[in-house]
Amino acid sequence: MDTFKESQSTRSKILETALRLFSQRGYLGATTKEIAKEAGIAEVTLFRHFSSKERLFEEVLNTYSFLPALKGLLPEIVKIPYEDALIVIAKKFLETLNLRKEMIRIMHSEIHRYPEKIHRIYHSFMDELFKTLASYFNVMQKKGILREFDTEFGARAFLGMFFSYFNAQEFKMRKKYRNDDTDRTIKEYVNIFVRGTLK
Amino acid sequence: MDTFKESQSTRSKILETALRLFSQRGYLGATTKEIAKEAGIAEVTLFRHFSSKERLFEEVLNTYSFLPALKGLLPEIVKIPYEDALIVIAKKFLETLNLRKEMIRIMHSEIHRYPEKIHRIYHSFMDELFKTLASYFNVMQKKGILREFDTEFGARAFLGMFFSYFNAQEFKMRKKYRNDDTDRTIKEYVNIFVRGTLK
DNA sequence: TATGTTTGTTAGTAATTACTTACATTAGAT
DNA sequence: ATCTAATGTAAGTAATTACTAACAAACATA
Repeated sequence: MDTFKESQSTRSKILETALRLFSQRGYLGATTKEIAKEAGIAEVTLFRHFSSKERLFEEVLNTYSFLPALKGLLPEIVKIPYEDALIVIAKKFLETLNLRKEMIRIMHSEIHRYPEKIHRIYHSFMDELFKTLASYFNVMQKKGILREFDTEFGARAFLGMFFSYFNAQEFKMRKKYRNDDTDRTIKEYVNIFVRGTLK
Repeated sequence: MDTFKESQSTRSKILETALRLFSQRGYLGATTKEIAKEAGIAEVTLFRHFSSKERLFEEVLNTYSFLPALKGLLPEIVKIPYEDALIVIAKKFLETLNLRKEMIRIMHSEIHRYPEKIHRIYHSFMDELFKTLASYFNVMQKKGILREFDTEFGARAFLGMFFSYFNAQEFKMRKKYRNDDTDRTIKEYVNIFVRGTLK
């Protein structure tokens, strides 16, 4: 059983390292030799766990595809004021994007290699978010707090603003997140959106 | 002189093809052999025009870096109603993104290879847009049409919504743009934003 | 102790790739 | 007609890469 555990940890060491290197150098730029070296194992061990580099890549995509991000938040946020709720949602969303930063980079840079698979991952992640947020808007509309508007488009608009902000940070940086800038951005974006959707 | 013209067209054929292939397969995935073949020239000719693949890549980035997109629009849009102006801006913005679609894909997928250069290109493009739009908002605030808000953040929020929409299309598709969906999106986003910023 | 599983080491192979050299061909300019 | 610059053809090189084969070491379990 310890044998199995050892094998599992070797496997996950490879997966973690591969995620990082695919994200940093792209699929072709990350060599199996380097992945193995960085993972602290022999190259041949990599091929014993994953029959090919392609398979390893697929497993990375499967392993680190997205978490549900907002669903669990719903029960709490219906109780707090609208503007505060949006701030919580924006923060949680940006946090999730940060947690899966490497995956997002891989998806951007390898969309041409695996269009259908990456599309599926993106879809399953974003659609859940859109629908969760839209259903929150629906609740708020029924309460008479929000005016009438297409909640699905509203959700896309709201999360879209922050997704762009996140991508811009990715472009601009390597200088790490300055939280004050993030907080300011959240405040301003939410403010506009709140006024845009209140009754 | 015809000789020179011929040479120019060879050079641009190479650049065009390289843009396309770098965008489709990434820097490492696009081989000089294939670029030459697709451009209808001999591989050695490519190396006579560009001393290395790296240099070719740099020239592609330089050649197709962004156009000024909104600046020319300003004089006209100050005359038309706010909501119509935003629709025009959104359309023009999406149109520009579409024109430079390949460049955007390259920037996404090769940000790790040329971080400073790509950052510069992104910056020079987006900053001009942000500032142009912000200055439009300033004008509208002085006219008393818009409420007080930080116009730079407003501009980022507005364009961010549509940049995300554009990226989502890129992820989702290969099925080409459905204009009705785009028009609908523009309408809904603009509507929220208008209410969010009016006095 | 004996055994089976996982890993490391070493060496190698076939394919690909960026890039070069040498020489021939084309065609416009003088 | 001749010269020159741009291009093509053919052949090749050195480096890298994904992946394999063979054998030995380590280690857990029975």
